[in-house]
Formats: sequence, C-alpha cells, structure tokens
Amino acid sequence: MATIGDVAQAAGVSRSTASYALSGKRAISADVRRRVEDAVRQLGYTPNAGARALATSQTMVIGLLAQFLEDEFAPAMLQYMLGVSNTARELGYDILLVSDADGTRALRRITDSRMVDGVVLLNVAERDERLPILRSAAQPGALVGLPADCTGVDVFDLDFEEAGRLMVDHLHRLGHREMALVSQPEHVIERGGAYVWRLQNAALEAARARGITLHTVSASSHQPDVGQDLSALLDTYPDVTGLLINNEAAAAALPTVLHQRGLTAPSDLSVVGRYSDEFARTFSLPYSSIESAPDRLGRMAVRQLVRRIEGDVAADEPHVVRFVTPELVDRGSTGVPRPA
Amino acid sequence: MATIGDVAQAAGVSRSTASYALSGKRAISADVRRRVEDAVRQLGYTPNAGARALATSQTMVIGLLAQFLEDEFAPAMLQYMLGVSNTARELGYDILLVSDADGTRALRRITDSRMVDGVVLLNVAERDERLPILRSAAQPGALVGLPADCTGVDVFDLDFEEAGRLMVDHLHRLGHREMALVSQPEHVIERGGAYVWRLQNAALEAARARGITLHTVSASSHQPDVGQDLSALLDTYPDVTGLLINNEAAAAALPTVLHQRGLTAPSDLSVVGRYSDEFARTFSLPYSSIESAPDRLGRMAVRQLVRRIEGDVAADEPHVVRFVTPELVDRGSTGVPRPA
DNA sequence: CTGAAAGCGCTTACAG
DNA sequence: CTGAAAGCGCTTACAG
Repeated sequence: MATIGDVAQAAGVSRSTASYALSGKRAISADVRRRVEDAVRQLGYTPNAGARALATSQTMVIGLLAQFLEDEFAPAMLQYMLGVSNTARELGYDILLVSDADGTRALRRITDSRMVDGVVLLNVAERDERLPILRSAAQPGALVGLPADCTGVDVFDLDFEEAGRLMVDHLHRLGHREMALVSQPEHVIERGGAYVWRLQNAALEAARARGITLHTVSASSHQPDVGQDLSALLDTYPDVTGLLINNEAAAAALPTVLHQRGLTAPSDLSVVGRYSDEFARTFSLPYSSIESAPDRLGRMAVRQLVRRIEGDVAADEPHVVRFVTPELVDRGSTGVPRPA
Repeated sequence: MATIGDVAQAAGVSRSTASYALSGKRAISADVRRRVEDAVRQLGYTPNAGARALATSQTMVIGLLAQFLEDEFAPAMLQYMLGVSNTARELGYDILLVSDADGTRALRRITDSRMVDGVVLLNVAERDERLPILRSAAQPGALVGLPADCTGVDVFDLDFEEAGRLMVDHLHRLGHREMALVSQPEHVIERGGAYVWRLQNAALEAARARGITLHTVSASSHQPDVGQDLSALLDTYPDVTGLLINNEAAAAALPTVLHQRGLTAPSDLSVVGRYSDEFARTFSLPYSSIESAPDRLGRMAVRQLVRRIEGDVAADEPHVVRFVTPELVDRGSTGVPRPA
C-alpha cells in the first residue's frame, strides 16, 4: 500500500509538503498541489487511519453501545442504531458497534484504548452502570434515554411525561372515562427502564386530575405471552373504552388480539400507541401513536457529540438534557367511546 | 493516559521489557513481571489501539457491511448482524458497522485506510458491486449470501435450492397437489437477490418432477401491501391447499390475512415459511418453517474470516463455499389437504 | 511557499 | 533474561 512517503517521492516534494497539500492546512503552490494530487491518484493513496489517529489523537470513530436485552423488543432498537449510524457518517465518522452483554467492560475497553473519539449510549437506565465509566473516560458521551444523574453527559430523550399526559388528554377529550395503559414487563422497570414509569406516572396524574379511571398493567415483551396479557386485560376491565400502549411488542400483537375478539378500533375501542412511524409501517400498525422519533433522537445525540468532539463547544459549556416533544400521529384509531 | 513508557518507568524497566512482559512473547523473570503488572494496575494502563495497529498492522477490527434496502425487511437483517458481532467479540475482534447506502465507497474507504483486518458482507447480490473492490483489497472477506462469482472470498449461505425442494416435498408427501410460493418483490430479484429464484427454481423443478402444480407470486416486502398481495393470491388460486412463504414480511402478515378470511392452518391451508426461529418468536409466527439460521451463518463467516486474518489458513488454501443444510422446524401448520 | 525533524505509542528484531 | 534503537505512517511545530 502506498504511503505518504511514496506520494511525496512521486511528486518530487517532501512528506510534509505532501501532507499539507492534502490537508490544505497551509498555502501550497498550484503546481505542487497538482503534482501531489496526480501522485495520489496514480498510487491510489489513502491515508492509514491508525497512523493518522496516532498523530492527531482523533480516530473519526464513534462508539455505539447497544444492548439487546432479553426482555426488550429488538426491532425497535434497530431504528436508533440506524439514526446514529447515518448521522455519524454524514459528519465523517464511522461507527464501532458494541453489542456486548457486558456493556461496562466494553465501554471501558473502547475508551481506554482510544478506539473512539466519543460514545453514544442507547437504552440508558435510571442508574446505568455504564455512566460512571463514561464520566471517567477521556471522551465525551451522549445518551439516548434519561438517567437519574445527568452530570457530565449530554442527554436526549422523548418527553415521556408529556407523552403520558397527551395520551390521556386525547382520549379524555373524546369522552373516554375509563382506560387502561399497557406498559413494559416489570423487569424492565426493575432494571431501571425509567421511561416506563415516567410515562405511567404522568398518565396516572393526568387521569386523577381529570377524574377518570386509568388501569395500569405490565405486559410481556414477547409473543405469544403478550397476546395473552392483552386478552386478560380486556377480560379484567370490560368497561375500558380506551387503550394506551407503551410496549412495542404489545402494539404488534394487538391487531391479532382484537381480531380474535371481533373488536374494531375505534368503534369498539380507541387505541393510542407510542412507537415510531417506521415501526408502524413495518408492522402495519393501524393505531394513532405518539411518535417516539428514534432517528431524530439518534441524530440529535450524534450532532451534539460531534460538536463536543470537535471542540465547537467550550469545555465548560454545561451539558444539555433535551427532550423531544411528543407528537400524536393520527391514524384514525380513536373516536368517541362506544355507548355503555 | 498512561503509556507503556509510564509503565516501564514505574516498574523500573525498559519499554521493551514492559511490552514483552505484557505480551508474554519472551521469557521474563518473575520479579519483573510482577513489577510490570503492578504498574499496569496502578496506572490503569491500556494499550493505545491506534499505536498498536500501526506497529503490528493488525487492528483487531472487522468491518460489517450491512445494507438496509428500501425493499427488504429490516428486522431480518438485525439477526445476521448480531450473529457476526457476537462471534467477533468472542474471538477478540470489534465491529466497524457500515450501513452506508453506497456500500462500494464505504468498503473501499475502510479497507484502503486499513481500519479493519477483514470484512463481512451481508445480503450479497448475484453480481454484487462490492465484490470487485473486496477482491482487490488487502484484507480477506467473507460473504453471507451466494454471488455468481465466488473467487477470492469465502462464502456462506443457506442452501436455498434444497430449501425449495424440502418445502415442496414436505407438502407433497402430505398429499398436497396444488400449492403457491410467495417470494420477495420483483425488484429484489432484479437487484440480484439470487436466493429468491434459487429457492423458486428448485421448488418449481421439484413440483414438475412430482407432477404437482406450483403457482409462484411475488409479494411486497411492506405492510399493508403484502397483506393485499396475499389476499389476492388466495382469491386467484382458490384450489391451493399449501402455501410456501419465502418472504419475511409476508410471513408476518399472514396470520392477520388468514384471520380475516376465517382460515386456519393447517385445517384449511398448510403453511411452510422460511425464516429464523428468533424471527418466529418475535412475531409469534405459528408456521412450520425452514430455519434460515442467520446467527449460524454469521458465526461461520466470522470464524473463517478470523482464520484467514490470523493466517491459520495457508494463503493458497482454496476459498470455501459452504451451505447450511435447511431444516424444517415443525410448528404444526401443515397437514393433509382439506377435501376438495 | 517548502523541507528536515520530532513525535504520537506501540512492537520487535538486534545485541548483549 | 534485559535494553537501546528502529520503525510502523502519519501530522505539525520549527526554520528558512
């Protein structure tokens, strides 16, 4: 493989001149520039990334820490990954994908060894074990998901409180007085999946404030259990007229469940979900939903991360915690409640 | 960050001794080894990956080229990615994830700049534009998917011909005499998704040999179109008693379609799919299916790639083309045909 | 506008 | 069993 030395030799200049001609970091005569460029073309020269990283302390690589947990719905994770990956590439960065079960060790490994210039953490828990490691790392980090302690990192998340209120308000306004909220499995909450109870608590509070009944249930994140959970819910609360779904697997299972029971939305039951538009299309989900905006969140996280990496942000500039305002995408699955 | 120089100084030895003590590549006195190890611990030393890569010409990183094409079903791709990623990690390698729309440029970039020691290509087409680039790269490559020309690369794929025969034979043995095969959209074939017609041609041939009727149709890879395609198929061929599904989106949509039409498998219709067990669980698909084994294929590809990278394979050892034998996972969705 | 030199942090022949 | 030195391929002050 050709090196910058080969290029310099072919162009009849020094290595430093060749380097500067390529980087444009100092004035170069038109003639020399042309000779260098010709040499690059002829030799098929591409800089060695490792050597450049060593010289500049910049790898142009971003670490992406994804975790595929047994009790979460993998296809939903993919969307965040693609949002991060695509934005990174637009900004000139490559992605080191880390899907280790042990995220803490992996995070330490890639930061300590300087494989990455910065890190994006997906699926952040309330007390995420990866955070202390990230804080002590030399590289900046951006999170998708809100932890209890946000010091030292930039944080991006959907405003799940607002999402909960929005779901309740929307159905309340249509006249619903008894609804049920389907959340993730208990262990997601126990593990610190804060978004579950953030949405749930805000929904409960909104329901209380409006004097309406809101039942809350956890449902499995796996088929076919989740279908049975949904069926059980409808059996237990026959007077429910509105369903709020904060569980991707449940949303994917609902069409079949409703079919089996001969129910139609919105005439028998109003339904509002919380998932991405892409997810809705993939699974053909006909329900109005709060857009969870994974691509947008991934994009925001990478943008801010790159700003920090490239020093466009003063080192003492405070870290941000930014929420995406939930928006309801109307797919026509809500209406006035059926007569009692 | 501590360097090997700091470690050497703290241990009172030379840098080379420190390096050898850590690599174990030459005999070291017990005393020195201990002092070096203590220094490493105290300083929290981790080797700089870029520097090591420059010195050894080994990055310990594998490039993973995934493409998320508009007309393919993204969740299915994820499984291959995880198979590759997990196996790589077990073998000590990290994954550089490349999801660029323009796979050729990206491939050239990561190989020319020596960011990776080898490359895994996913979703390989009949005449894949990435292959010429891979062949001229310095690093070895492994494919998941069978191209027309396999020279210079190791290839792993499901035996789609055998899968097609297996599907037809299975239903034929149960007594079915008229079936339909649902394939991917036309443009997947046009783009060179050879697995589509490899399975289809073998199925057609098996049907001819046994004197039975096999209709073939392409269905969309998106909801809700695919559901309509399936409905149209059932309208067009009312005498079909067996359905072969080589299209993940169609498999995911089928339960709803059958429900709508009041059909049950296997009493009204026998169904055999082709997807992974993980996929079946995620989508709660109740159909017997040919296991597509994405995790196993990813694992095989990485294993062989690492053997080449690490030179466990003679440079002149011929490249392999290895097929995974399809196996039918019985989920009880096939039986004798309904009476005419 | 250009060149010679130092340095990034490792590994590994070469010498003893 | 250990050390001094060269080299991997870049970038970037320093000098002119």
